[in-house]
Parts: sequence; C-alpha cells; structure tokens
Amino acid sequence: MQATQQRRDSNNMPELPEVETTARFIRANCLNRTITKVQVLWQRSVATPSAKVFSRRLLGAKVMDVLRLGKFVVIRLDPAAFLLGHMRMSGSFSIERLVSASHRHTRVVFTFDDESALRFIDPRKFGRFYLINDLNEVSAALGPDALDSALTPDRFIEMVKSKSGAIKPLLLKQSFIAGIGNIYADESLWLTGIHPLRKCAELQPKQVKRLLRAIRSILRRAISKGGTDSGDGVVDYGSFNPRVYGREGKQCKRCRGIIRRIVVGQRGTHYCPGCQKLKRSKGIK
DNA sequence: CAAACTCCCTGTTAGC
DNA sequence: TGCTAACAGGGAGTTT
Repeated sequence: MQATQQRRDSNNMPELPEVETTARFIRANCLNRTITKVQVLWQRSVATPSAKVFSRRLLGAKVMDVLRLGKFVVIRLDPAAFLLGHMRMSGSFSIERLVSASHRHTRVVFTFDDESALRFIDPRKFGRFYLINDLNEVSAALGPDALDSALTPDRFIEMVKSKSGAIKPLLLKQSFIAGIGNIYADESLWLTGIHPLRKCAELQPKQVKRLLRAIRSILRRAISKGGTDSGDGVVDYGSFNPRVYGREGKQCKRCRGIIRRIVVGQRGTHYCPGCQKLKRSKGIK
C-alpha cells in the first residue's frame, strides 16, 4: 500500500494553517492507536526529556486526541501526557501502513499497535518534539492563538497599542500572538496596507482591527485550501499564491509598483512601497 | 525590557 | 559544467 503523506513546497513553510492541517491529518490517522515502538534517528529532534526517556515513556501510550497550539502539533496521550511536535522550517509527517524503506530525512518514527507508523521527516533538523505532563508549560509562553475567538479586535488593539517597536517583528513573536510566521506576516501587512516598519503606537485602531481581520482571513483561507486528501493518499496544502512574499522585484498585483525586500528583525521582509507607506502622505507635497 | 546577535542545519541558488 | 560560498528561516540562548 502506498504511503500517506503531506506535500510541501517552498511557499509552504509550516505556519499556523499547515500545522492545523497536519494536526487534522494525524488525528484522522492515529486516533486511538497505541505506540509500540519509538525510533529516534536524530537525537536532537527530541528536545525534552532525553531521547531515551522520551522513547521509553511513549511506549504503551494511546493517542486520545490531536490538536494545534500555535505552531505546535499537540498529541494528547493516555496515560496522561502531551507529545508536542514543532515542524520549524522543513518538518513534515507521513503515515505508512507498511514498514517501507526509510526515507532519506527521517528523524523520528512512531510505530503503532496496528503496525502503521508515523514518520517525522525533517531535512534541516530544526524540528523538535517535547513530551510534557502539563500543557500549560508551553501554552503559558504563548500569546493568544491568532484564530482564537477569545482574542477580540478590541483586545488586539490594546495589545498592539502598548508596544513601542515596529509591527512586523511583533506579529512574528509567538509570545505576543501565536501561529503567524514570516509568510503570513508579510501577506497580512500587504493586505492591510501597513508598512512592516510602522511603529505600533502610530497605528490607528481601525487599521489594527483591519490587520487582525486580514490575518484571520488569510489563515482561514490557507487552512481551507490545505488538508484535502486527494484520494491517492497525498495531503496537499493547496497552492497558496503569495502577493508579496518571495516576489521581490516583481509587480504588485494591486498598484503595479515593484515589490521590495528588506530585512526587519533579522527576517526577510517583503512589501510594496506603493501600497504600504511608512509615513502617511498628505496629498501632493 | 527589548532589540540585536549567534547558533542550529542543509537544500537551493548565485557567482565564478 | 562543476565547484564553492552565501543564503534562508523559527526559535532558543546570549549579549548589548
């Protein structure tokens, strides 16, 4: 039988939508299964506890639920524990019905009682697993999830207003708001017409409200485009077409200006100088 | 306290 | 064509 796996290209670095899709994918395939074997092929893929303890403690654990927390895939286990996975740059999962030849970049393999296996593939070795008892250990360090309805526009406005720096680095800070990565940060700022270097305190409440709406619309759309099982066992994230991300030197789809790339907070940042002004111009000078 | 580095990694790409 | 060096990127840790 063919392996079930997820497909990813350069425009699909795991951010909130991809993690959500992945969590659903694992949930659909691994629910109620019991782990019978754990192979850690790259030790550092396991952040905590030690790879040895990690493997031992997972034996006999049953998958009770799979959810998403920010950019973490959270697997709730019985006996009570949480297995968290972070895909970082290049991580992805595949599920196999039969034990097949090992994929080149396999870092961790979880085998279940029905002899299926969940394989973690991660070329750049940045992905990490955490086995913890209290989910709060992680959630306490995260800001509200970008899609959590408990994060109201008013609250978001207050959160942004109290900050002194630029808006883009703030969107990437998981302790501020969880789930947004470099691609969606650039895209949502473009959609809202806000320059990435714009100072938070200078933003009008109305703009911040629009920004949150843009973030959510882009994330939701990406989720809906991903996660569709095409039937041949391949889960495709869908073709997400960035408006600015990775389009340096190309024409803005809105104003025909030329997309620029700058570095903000050590991150490549793409924006349209025509649509995203740093200073509000008052007509013709 | 926040911003800026440094490091972890390797596939991809630019430059020769 | 083939080689090398630079680069990208999320987050943890360290320094300014």
